[in-house]
Order: sequence, then structure tokens, then C-alpha cells
Amino acid sequence: MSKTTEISAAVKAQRRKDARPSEILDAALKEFAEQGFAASKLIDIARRAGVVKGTLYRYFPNKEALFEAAVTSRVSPVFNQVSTMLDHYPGSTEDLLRMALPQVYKRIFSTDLHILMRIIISESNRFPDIAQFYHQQVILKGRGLLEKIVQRGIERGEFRDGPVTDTPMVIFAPVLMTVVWKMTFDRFDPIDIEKMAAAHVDMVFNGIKVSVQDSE
Amino acid sequence: MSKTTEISAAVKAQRRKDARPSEILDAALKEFAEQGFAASKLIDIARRAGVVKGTLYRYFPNKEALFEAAVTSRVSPVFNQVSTMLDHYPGSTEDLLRMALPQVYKRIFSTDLHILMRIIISESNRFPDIAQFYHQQVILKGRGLLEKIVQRGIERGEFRDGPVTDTPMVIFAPVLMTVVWKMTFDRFDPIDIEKMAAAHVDMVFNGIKVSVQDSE
Amino acid sequence: MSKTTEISAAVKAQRRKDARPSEILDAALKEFAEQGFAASKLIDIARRAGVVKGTLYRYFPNKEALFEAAVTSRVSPVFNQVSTMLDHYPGSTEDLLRMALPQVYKRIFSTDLHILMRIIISESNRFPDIAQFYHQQVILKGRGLLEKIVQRGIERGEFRDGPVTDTPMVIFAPVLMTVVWKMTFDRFDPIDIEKMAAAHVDMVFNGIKVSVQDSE
Amino acid sequence: MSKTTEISAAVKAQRRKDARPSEILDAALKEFAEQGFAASKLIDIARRAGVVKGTLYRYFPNKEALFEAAVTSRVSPVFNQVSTMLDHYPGSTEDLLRMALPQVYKRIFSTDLHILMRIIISESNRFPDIAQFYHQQVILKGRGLLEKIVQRGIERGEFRDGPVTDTPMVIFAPVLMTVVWKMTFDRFDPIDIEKMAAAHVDMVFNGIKVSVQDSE
DNA sequence: TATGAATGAGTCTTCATTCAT
DNA sequence: TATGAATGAAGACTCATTCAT
Repeated sequence: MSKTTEISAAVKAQRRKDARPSEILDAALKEFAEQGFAASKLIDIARRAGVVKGTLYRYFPNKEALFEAAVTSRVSPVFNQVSTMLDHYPGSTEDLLRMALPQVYKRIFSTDLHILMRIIISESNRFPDIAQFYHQQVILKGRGLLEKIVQRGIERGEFRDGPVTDTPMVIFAPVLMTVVWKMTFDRFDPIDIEKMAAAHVDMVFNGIKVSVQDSE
Repeated sequence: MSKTTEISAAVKAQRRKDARPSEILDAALKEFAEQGFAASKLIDIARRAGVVKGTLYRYFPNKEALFEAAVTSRVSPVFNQVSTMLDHYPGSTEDLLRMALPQVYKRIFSTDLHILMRIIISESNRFPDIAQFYHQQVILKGRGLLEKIVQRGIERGEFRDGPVTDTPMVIFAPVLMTVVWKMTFDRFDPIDIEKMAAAHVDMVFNGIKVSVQDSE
Repeated sequence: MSKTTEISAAVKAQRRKDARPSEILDAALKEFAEQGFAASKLIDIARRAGVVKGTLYRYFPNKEALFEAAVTSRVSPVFNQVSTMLDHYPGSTEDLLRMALPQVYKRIFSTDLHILMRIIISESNRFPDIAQFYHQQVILKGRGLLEKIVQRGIERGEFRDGPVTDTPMVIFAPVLMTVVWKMTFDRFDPIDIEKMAAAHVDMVFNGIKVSVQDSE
Repeated sequence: MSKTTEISAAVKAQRRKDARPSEILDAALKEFAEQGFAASKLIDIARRAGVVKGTLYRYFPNKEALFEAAVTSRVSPVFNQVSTMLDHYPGSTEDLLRMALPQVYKRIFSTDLHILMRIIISESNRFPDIAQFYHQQVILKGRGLLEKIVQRGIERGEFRDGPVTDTPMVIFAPVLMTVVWKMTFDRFDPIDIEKMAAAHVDMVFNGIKVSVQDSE
């Protein structure tokens, strides 16, 4: 056996050690998202991960632990970089939001994030700890960021200080609606995400009323 | 046996016949909403309905049928009266919406509707037929109504014809967000529905930008 | 209400009283024969009898009692008349048997008897009492009769006194085989009863060997 | 670990793999024979096989499949060797049959065959496929063999060509009767198989009539 | 007496979890 | 460490039996 082979074997072993859980978590996340916690079978998760049922128990003591690991491992503090970026953004807050919102859509639907949201929504009742964890890690930070942005807009005289800026979560609502729609009705009534994002931005900034400028 | 007794007996018999399934459907709807389909146990539904396990099977051939009956029986075409009301509304479309939106919140949270929505959201994957049924009975009609209202606003020169009025569903988004929030994070971060409704209305009409009037 | 009507009503009531069990027993016998005891459902028997489930319990305390009643009520001592007839039969015993055997086939398949036999065969394990009852009422008498006939043949110098006449049941075997065949393979490999009866008689009297007469 | 241990371990593993289902099939066959399909409980079969209920489902998807496997696995084409033996038999056909018939009895009652026959008889109604399978695998072959033997006897001038040799199944009847008797009345009126076999042979060859030789 | 809705014990079946290899 | 067979608790479903009307 050559040195190279030995090394690569060791590397593979090493990788396997780490890789296995990741593949498992991936498979679990998807299975749980598709079937829900109760209806997911460990054997399906195992198959999906390319391992055997017993192997799951090498890494996770039981189904619940696997679920929690799968979910929490995917809860990443998405907003950190955005937050620091915000501090140094040179342009108008409107520009900032106009740029950021479509990014949010893209980000959510190009990653596991919408899967994660589906799970949180569906299983929050049975796993309040996970809901709370997600709330702390994602929701609070997201809301904080939104508040910061709104605050910036107000301070710069761009945004009105009113009910909306007082409850900025409402600004996020269309994103959530899109996520929910995707997981419910999209198969027989598909949504165009870009169009939705455009309407979203339009509503957030201008509302639907004819403004003075428009009517002129 | 007095006349009264006879009558009340007949009435009771009549009621029992209808009432039993209704109590069952009620119990089932709640149980399914709380636990999800797979995790709901028929024995719990039965207990909740005040009957015994076997009784469920007198009315529903199996768990799935009970689920579908529970959901579809609660899918009422809420919008019919609103729709006709709309045709004869004398005031501005803004007034109409300002009045209607908080009513929507009230209606959803004071009835089984939010429970229904939770179920649709959580179980649409496993019960696409039900999702589709709900989509046809509720979503399409709701969206149609919204489009009608928006159209009225545009025709009367009240609303801009733009991205939002082109995708009027976005107007509904905050309601959905509130429903989802209630079923996920509300227990440790409660939402004030009235405040949310106010922010909702504010955003829909005015957007967050400082308008010419405001800035004057 | 006229006298006539009253009377006929009373008569009908009277008749119903007696008729009901008979219809029930009939239905039960057939259902039990087709499905076996365990797989028979009381509701099917009730439907078949044109009554409602609860009615069965007016006449029989439980499923077992209904089964036993259905079976034993149909166990009639078929052989009494034959037995007395035998004592006065003028012709040869061969003629007697040649006449009687096809009658046995006809009788069994034109009445409930083959149904009864199917039940006895299938359920004797679970209902040894019934098997024993049938054994006493039918088998023993039938065998006794057969012995009597064989004895007559021997005494008259018609039949050999040998192993067969020592175990006369063997003479009955082809009848039983036909019953069993009818309840198992007949649907895809039908048996011609008359041909079977003819072969039966032929075998019983002549055997298959070429006899001296034949070979001459 | 010694060589021996290794080997025996491998052997044991091999055996377990095959043995488990076989033990299960055995237990199932007996239980089904004793109780019938509907009345048999999987837990009893499991216990009888020395396994636990769930184990049954590793090998058979459900009760029906287990039943069918148990029955069909025991349907062996018994007659192949006999058939070839027949072609080279030097003696008379009578000798052949006189030797073969008692063997048939012995074979049936010293193996699972009578158990199998009981099941076929009792459950053919609910499992016509199985009845047909048995018919094809056993009955047709058995009948074919019988026909061949009878044909041989006729060709060699030993047997008469008459109704019996035209419907040779009738020759088998006493065997079937014995099987049925064993499963119904034997417990309170036992049959002597050897005596039955003797009577059987006697009847088949000689019939009951006094022949010319006898009367001489 | 007849009805058929309600009851709940009894079975089949599933599947998370364990464990011998 | 990996495997997958075995375990048995749990849950859906059936149906004989009861009982209020």
C-alpha cells in the first residue's frame, strides 16, 4: 500500500467522520420538511443519506435529537454581514432596501432557508424549543436589522415615522407569504417570485394610493 | 308522556344525529391543527369529542377521511356576502379597505379560520387535494375579491395602477404573517393584532416613504 | 279495523315469530359456510336474513349460539326412512345400492347438506361439540345403515365378506370426495356428478380388475 | 478466535437467515390448519415460531402473504419421482398399486401433507388462488399419474376399461375420506389407517361383489 | 319488540430503538 | 464502526355486543 493511498484513506476516514452527519442532516432536513416530523421514517432518512438505519444512532440518540440537530444546524445567523454592511452604506435607505429585498427572496429560495421555514412553521407546536431557538437566532436579528434600517430612513428624513415604521415586521410579510404559497398552492397556481418582489417593494415604499406627484 | 316531552325527545334525537359528527369534526380539526395529521391519535380526537374510538368509524371510514371532512367542512366561502356588499358600497375604496382589513383579522382569529389555515399550511404536502380545494374555495375567491376592490380603486382614480395593484395578493400578506406568527412565535413573543392591522393598513395605503404632503 | 285484518295481523305476528329465526338460520348457515365462523360478520348475516343486527340477539345470545343453532337445526336424521325401507326391500342388495347411491348424491347437492358438510369439515376443530353432534346424528346412523346393507348383501350371498365389508365407510368415500371437490376445485375444474356416481357404483361393485367373466 | 468458531459462526449466520422464515412458515402452517385463517392470531404464530410479532413482518408483508407463503411453500410436486419410477416398474400394475396406495397414506400422514389438505379444504373459498395453485401443482399431477397407472393396467390387460378407469379420481377417494375423518371425527371415533388402506385396496381391485372365482 | 348508534376489547400493522455480529 | 435483524410499544381499525329509544 503506497503512502499516498494510506494518506488518502486517512483523509477519507476523517472526511467520512464529519461528512456522514452532514449528509444525514441534509437528508433529515428534507425528509422532515416534506413529511413533517411524525410522518418521517428514519429508514427513509437513512436511505436518503445513503447510510443504514443503525448508523443514524451512531450520531444521534433518537429521532427528536436528529430533528433538532437538522434544524438548528441550518439556522445560521444570516444577518451579521448585512448588519455591518449597513453601517457603512453610503446611499439612500430606499436604495438599500430596494436592493436588499429581492436579495432576501433570492437567498431564501436558493438555499435551504425556505425548507427550514416550512419546518419551523409546521413543527413549532411540537418543538417549541426549536421555534424559540429560531426566533432568537433569526427572527430577532432580522427584526433588529429591519428596525435599524427603518430607523436610518427616519433619521435621514426618508421614511415617515408612523405605524409601519413602528411595527417594521409588516415590511417582511410578503416574503413570508411567498414562502407559504410555495409550500401550499404553488404546484397548481405558481407564483412569479420576481413579480412578487417588485410588488412587494412598490407597496412598501409607495403604498397603493395615488400620491400628489402621481396625480399631477 | 306530555306533548313537550315528546317534542323535545324528537328534537334531541334529531340533534344527536347531526350533532355527533359536528362535535367530532370540531375535535378533529383542533387536534389535527395542534398535532398535525400524523401525530394526531384517533383516541384523543374521540376523547375530545366526548365519544369513543369506535364511534368515529360510524361516521368516517378512516383517519384520512376524518381529516378531509374536518377540513373541508370548515372551508366556507366567506366572501360571498362581502362581494355583493362591495357592489353597493357608496364610499371611497380606501374607506372600504380600511374598514374591511381589520374585519379580516377579527374574523380569522375569532373563528376556526386560523386553525384551518394552520392545517392547510402544515399538511398541504400530504394532502394536496385539500390544499387545492381550499385554494379553489377560499384563495381564488379571496383574490378575486381583492382584485375587484383594487380595480374599483383604480377606476375611481383612488389607486395607482402599478406593480401592487397588478399583484394584489401582496396586500393580504400581513394577515398571513400574523397567522403564521401566532402559530409559531406568539407564545414567547406575542403580537398585538390591532397594532399589526394598523401598520398593515398604513403600509398598504401610504407606503413608508415620506410623501410630498408629509414633507410639506 | 275489520275482523279479517285483525286476524291476519295476528297470524302475521305469529308467523313472524317463527319465521324470523328460520330466515336467520338460513342466512347464517350460508354465510358461515362461505366465510367460515371467524370471518363471518353478524351484520352480513343480518342483512342476508333481511333483519337488523340487533334482532339476531333477540333470538340468539351470541355468535357461537347462532352458529350452533344454524348447524344443528339443519342436522336432520336423513336415514330413518331409508332404514325402514331397507327392511322391506324385495330386490337384490346390489339393486338397492345401485339405486340408493345416486340418490345420495342428488340429495346432498340439492339440499343444504353439502353446505352443512362444508361447515362441519371446516369448523370441527373450533366446534368439536358440533362435530360430535353431527357424528352422532348423521355419521353413526349413516354408517349403521351402510353396515346393515352390507350385512344384508353378505347374508344373501351377494357380497364377499372381506376388508371392504368390514370397513363399509370406504364405500361412501367417493361421495365425500365429490363434496370436497365441489367446495375446492370445482370452479376451475368442474366435476360431473353423474359420471362420478357411475364410476363410484362401478368401483364399489366390480373393482377395477378384469374378472373371470370379463376375461372370458 | 479459532477456525472452528469462525466457521460455525458463518454457518449459524447462514442458517439463521434461512431458518427463521422456515420456522415461521412451519408455525404458520400449523396455526392456520388448526384455527383457520381468520381465527389465527399473528401473535400465536410468532410465539409458536419462537419469534416476536414484528419479526413476521420482516419476511411477510401481511397476514395473507404469510398464509400464502406457508401454504405454497409446502406444496411440493410429490409425484415426480413416482412418475419416473412408474415407467420402469417391472411387475404387474396391481402389484404397483397395492404397494403405492398404502405409501400414499403413510406419506400424507407422516408429513405436513394432511395439514396442507385441511387448509386447502377449509380456506379454498377465501383463497381461490391457493386452491388453484394446489390444484395445478398437486391435483392435476396426481390425477395424471393415476391415469397413467390405470392406462398401463388396461394396456396390459389387467384392468377393465370402464367407468372407474374413465374417472380414476374415484380411486383416490378413500384417501381423502381418511384425511377428512382425521380432521373431524377422529378424536371421538378414531380410524385405523392400515385397516382403511386395506379396505381401500380391496375395494379398488375387487369391488364388493362375489366374483366367479369367489363363488366357486 | 325492533332498531341501529355507541362501546371497547381485540387484532393487524408500523416503526423507533436495540443489539448481536 | 457498520450492519440490518429483532424487538415490542403504540396506534389504526374491526366488530361482537349492549342499550337507549
